[in-house]
Amino acid sequence: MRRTSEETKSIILAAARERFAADGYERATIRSIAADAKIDPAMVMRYFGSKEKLFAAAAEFDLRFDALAEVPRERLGAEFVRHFLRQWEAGESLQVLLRTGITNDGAAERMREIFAGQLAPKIAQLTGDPASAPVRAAMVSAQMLGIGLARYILEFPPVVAMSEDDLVTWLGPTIQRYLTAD
Amino acid sequence: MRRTSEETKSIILAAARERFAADGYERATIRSIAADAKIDPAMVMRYFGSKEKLFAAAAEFDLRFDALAEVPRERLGAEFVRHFLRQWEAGESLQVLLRTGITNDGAAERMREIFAGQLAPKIAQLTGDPASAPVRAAMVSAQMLGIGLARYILEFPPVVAMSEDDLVTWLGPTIQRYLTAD
DNA sequence: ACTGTAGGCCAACACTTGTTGACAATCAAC
DNA sequence: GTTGATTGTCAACAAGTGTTGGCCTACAGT
Repeated sequence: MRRTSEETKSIILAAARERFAADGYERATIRSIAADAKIDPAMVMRYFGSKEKLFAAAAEFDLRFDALAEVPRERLGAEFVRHFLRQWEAGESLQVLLRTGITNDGAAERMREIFAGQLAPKIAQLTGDPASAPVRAAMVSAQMLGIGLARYILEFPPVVAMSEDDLVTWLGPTIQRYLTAD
Repeated sequence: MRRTSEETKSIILAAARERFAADGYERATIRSIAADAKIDPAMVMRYFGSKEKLFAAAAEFDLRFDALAEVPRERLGAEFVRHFLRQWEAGESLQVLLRTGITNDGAAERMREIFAGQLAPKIAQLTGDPASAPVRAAMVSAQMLGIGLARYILEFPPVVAMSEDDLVTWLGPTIQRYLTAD
């Protein structure tokens, strides 16, 4: 027994996240994940049961809006943009979701849950308007996912070249309007 | 000789576009495409050489900006939004690109070509500012791809529920700013 | 020292994938 | 009617997939 089972489990999870983020669901094979983790493919099955379940474990995600507390109304847009950009950079989780959500129905469902279940309530709270929150959340999601797509997946050169401040300048007013326009 | 080769070729192409749009590159198998077209898989190979080449043929795309001619400057945003939405609805081509561009490098490259090669020049022409056109094109692309993603791929309920007019109301000012802000 | 248990590896399975070659069917030209 | 080319079919291939079971190997408790 070299390691405890929890240790190897998290090693596998880390490798899985990287592969799913880089290759998408189908091209991220259990064998390649196991190779990255320097572990036998059979161990992946033992600990996670199936590829589908491994993916489910790797795609756990929290937008962490708790970190976004007190913001004056007129700076909401800029702060949201900055928060999302940090989320994109922080870990592979959002990239996992975007890469896989497009071919894997489970991931798409997860995505809907996250943006409807985490973003919409936060917007409702910040704006004090629960009725319009789902629509606003959807618009914000569309814009921020579009930027993530262009910057991290498709790698459009102009978007890749922008600094965080550039992006805030471009996107801030857009998000501000989606959040607060009547 | 039941059909001419050009006929079967276009039957295969149509089936391929549908499958690629619905399933993405990896899950759209040659066998499933052939089955849809009611044709032997070997014919697909004979006419297109390989799956990669079949995909290249299926992913030909033209944003058709020729249809967008004379627009007063202040209505540019709304007209662009409408044009893009029509492109999304018209055929599967944009959905093919988005579904596949995320796992297939060739498709991602194609996507960059299209938006840098077709959208940016049109913007340069309409705004008379070639220097900033690539950045504006990238921002417009990000927003419109994000909406396509949310509406047609991930199917966020609020975005699916919106009418074309609703979308123009939300997106028009955004695109207008990306096109004309200094 | 012996045993039970839990981590790890190997080999194989059943299946699907893209791709290929040989063979049959159909039509046009002479 | 025979030839030649073009369209279609069939079976098989080599490689790669998720998944399974059996067999080692190392430790903990007695």
